[in-house]
Amino acid sequence: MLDLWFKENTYAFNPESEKPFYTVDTPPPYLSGPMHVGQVIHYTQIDINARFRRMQGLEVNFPLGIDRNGLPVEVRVERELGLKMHETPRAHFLEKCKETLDQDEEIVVQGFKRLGIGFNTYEEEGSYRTDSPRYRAVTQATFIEIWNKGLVYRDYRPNNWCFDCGTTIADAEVEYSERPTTLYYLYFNVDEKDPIKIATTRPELLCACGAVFIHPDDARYREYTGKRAKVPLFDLDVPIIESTTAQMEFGTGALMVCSYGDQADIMAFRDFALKPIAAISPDGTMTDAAGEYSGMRIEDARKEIIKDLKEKGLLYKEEASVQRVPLCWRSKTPIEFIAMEEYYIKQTDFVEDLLEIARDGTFFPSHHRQVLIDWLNRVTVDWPVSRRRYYGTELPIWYCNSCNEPVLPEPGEPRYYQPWREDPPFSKCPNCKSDEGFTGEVRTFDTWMDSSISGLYVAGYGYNDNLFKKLFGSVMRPQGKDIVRTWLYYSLLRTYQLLEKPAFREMWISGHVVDEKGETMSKSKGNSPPPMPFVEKYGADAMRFFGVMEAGLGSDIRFAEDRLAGVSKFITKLWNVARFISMFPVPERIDFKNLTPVDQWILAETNQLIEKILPDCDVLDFHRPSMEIRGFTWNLFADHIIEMLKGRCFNTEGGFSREEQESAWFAFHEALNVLLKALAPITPYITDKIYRELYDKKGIHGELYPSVQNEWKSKLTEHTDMLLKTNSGFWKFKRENELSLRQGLPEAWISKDLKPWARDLQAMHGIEKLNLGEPTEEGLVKVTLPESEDVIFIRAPSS
RNA sequence: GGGCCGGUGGUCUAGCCCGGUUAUGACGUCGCUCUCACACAGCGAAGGUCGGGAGUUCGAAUCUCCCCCGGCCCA
Repeated sequence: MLDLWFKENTYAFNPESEKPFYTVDTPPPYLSGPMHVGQVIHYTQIDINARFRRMQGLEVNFPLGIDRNGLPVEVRVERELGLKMHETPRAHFLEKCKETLDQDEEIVVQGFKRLGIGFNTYEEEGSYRTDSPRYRAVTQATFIEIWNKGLVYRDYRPNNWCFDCGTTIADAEVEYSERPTTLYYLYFNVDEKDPIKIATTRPELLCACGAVFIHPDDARYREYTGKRAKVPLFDLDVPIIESTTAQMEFGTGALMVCSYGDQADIMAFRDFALKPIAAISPDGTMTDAAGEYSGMRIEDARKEIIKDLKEKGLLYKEEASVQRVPLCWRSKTPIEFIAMEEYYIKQTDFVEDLLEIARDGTFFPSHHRQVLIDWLNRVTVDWPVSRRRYYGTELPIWYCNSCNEPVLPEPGEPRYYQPWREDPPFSKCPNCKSDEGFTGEVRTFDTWMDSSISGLYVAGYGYNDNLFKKLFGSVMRPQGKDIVRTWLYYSLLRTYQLLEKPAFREMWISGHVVDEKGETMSKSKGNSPPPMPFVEKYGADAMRFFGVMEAGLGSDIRFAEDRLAGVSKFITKLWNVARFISMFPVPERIDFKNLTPVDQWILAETNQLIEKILPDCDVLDFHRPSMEIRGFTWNLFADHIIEMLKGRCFNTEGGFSREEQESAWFAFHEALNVLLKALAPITPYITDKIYRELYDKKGIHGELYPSVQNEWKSKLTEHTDMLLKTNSGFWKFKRENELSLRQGLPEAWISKDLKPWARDLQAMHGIEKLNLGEPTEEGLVKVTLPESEDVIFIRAPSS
């Protein structure tokens, strides 16, 4: 099937099309081994969106993209090949990264194909990789653009530093986790007073202590205000300052403020203009400021310091406590604040404008808008974008050997620069006019610098201006809610900085896939089974249907195999329904008004189904639509309609006219046609297979989605409920009287409302004499219909 | 501590925004049944008073307030 689709170029994007454009900015999956269940479902959902929009008549641009930049591959190469990145020749290390990525990519792309993801193409041309020279060139070009707009600067300030990755990371990349710790109670000596008691979880930072804070309302320490305290072991003399940031209830109510201890400490140093002392160096050891402890690893220094404090009687109490530890979101190791010189992109200046975009933008579901607004309201510092890593896009910067000023290439046609191994495209320093050569920058960008322009890139930004003019403004962003503060936020920021416009026409934010118990799936918890075996067992269509049926858009999906199995039963059911209908020829087109009333009713019911599901489809939430279609197909169409029309379709006893028979055939095929198209985005395989065999060998995926047919109306739909109940009544009667369902009945009385169905019902239940209303004679059994007070009357066969 | 989302039969889900007779559907369970597409089926049955409490109302799962629980994000 899939081969056929791509042989026929079913999903090819035509930039010359007259149709309105619709560009899907799919999350380029980051390669880190095979996909997990969450990714599988995520991508099938996005594919459903793309397919639906395509069937709405839009020219859909849905390119395959793969994200290959960043830390994880470096970490893996280091671990798997036993290489140390900073000790390995750069070119060699990059080569190894590429090899690893190529292997992973093959697996992921195979997975996409198996799932039926209808990208434009799976060929190189028309797809992209974030580490390709062209992609990186565009990243660099956008950086040069905003550099020239004055939005980039260098600064030396404390940042989140990950020892494991050996680089600075942004706030958005920091996670927090609770962990038990010990709260140490120390004495700080104070002249002419009793020592002040301080509680701290970070005694190793004593050497960086800059002040002691007490709360202004705290009566215990009132007399200490303005005095100075002696830091134990290090003999530093620090001021005692009143600050409302001190929590009176925590510890002793007095705390020490250390350089770069945490966010609050950094603010405190800035607010009170204290002189920072760096206690920890970028390699994870203590600096010279730590005196005799310098050179020790943080953990060792802490132990030593505690030991020494105890010996000197300066530590008088230890208490178990819980601490929130900031972790690097990639390596999951604790981070520290370390001052380094890095490049920053201004972002605080843009918060107001982005809030406006957030408020005015279209979100599916709309309440997820709040996630973005919350994040925007909390952006307080600029974005550090330089990383001391290898596998990423290089900062396109050289430094003049004479004046040491940074120099960037001229903007223009994007070109991929590798300053660490290339000469610059200029020879004279624009600042000092010297020509003593240049030294290339060695750092790379934060990977969000790359991924935040994916929406621009897929629209042609930087390399195809004509295309970009057509496509920009049509871009739809589908993504998970977990990366709103990173991918979505940075994308909006960067696009706004470059173009002063909103990046996206629609933002579609989905929930997580969690396990049966509602916990996030992860390999480490052992609750994340590989998904492809499920796909093999139940089929890609079942997996896709499951992904939309299990929960409404934006809610978490609980993955459970038995539910998936249930979905696969529906696929089988659909198959069997089609198989049955395929027994009858597709008649010539019959006008709606020439169909029998019952057949008009069938199409009217089908029409109502479409009317019901379209509003949800249009906001790309297929939860209810999938349930409705399933319910209709199974509980109405298969159970009642097919059963009822069997008699007329086969017409073995010749009780119906040729016209009536063909009317039934036509209604069946017409309804099935609608159902198949309604399901096509969700279950592309089975619907296309059936459609090709029965209706059109060109396939279903180029067709338009069913729309409401105004002429498909019938007032008989008012009586649908009565009809179903009447059928139940007959079935119940036969069952209770141990009659076979094929057993005929001599006589029955049903509601007058069902007059139009009379002859089909007669055939369906084998009734010789069917009357309407109340019986006039004795001897009939009264059958009460389920969940109602309505009754039907049946005369039992004499047998 | 703040924000968001959620708490409906054994499990999961609809309904709640725009309050009104017996609360939707699925999975599971239990009976019965080969009825010319389907036993990956059909028919039928049992099972919930909607997290707890108070209030508004003739009437609340649906509105208001408080509380409890879970998840995610953030301080």
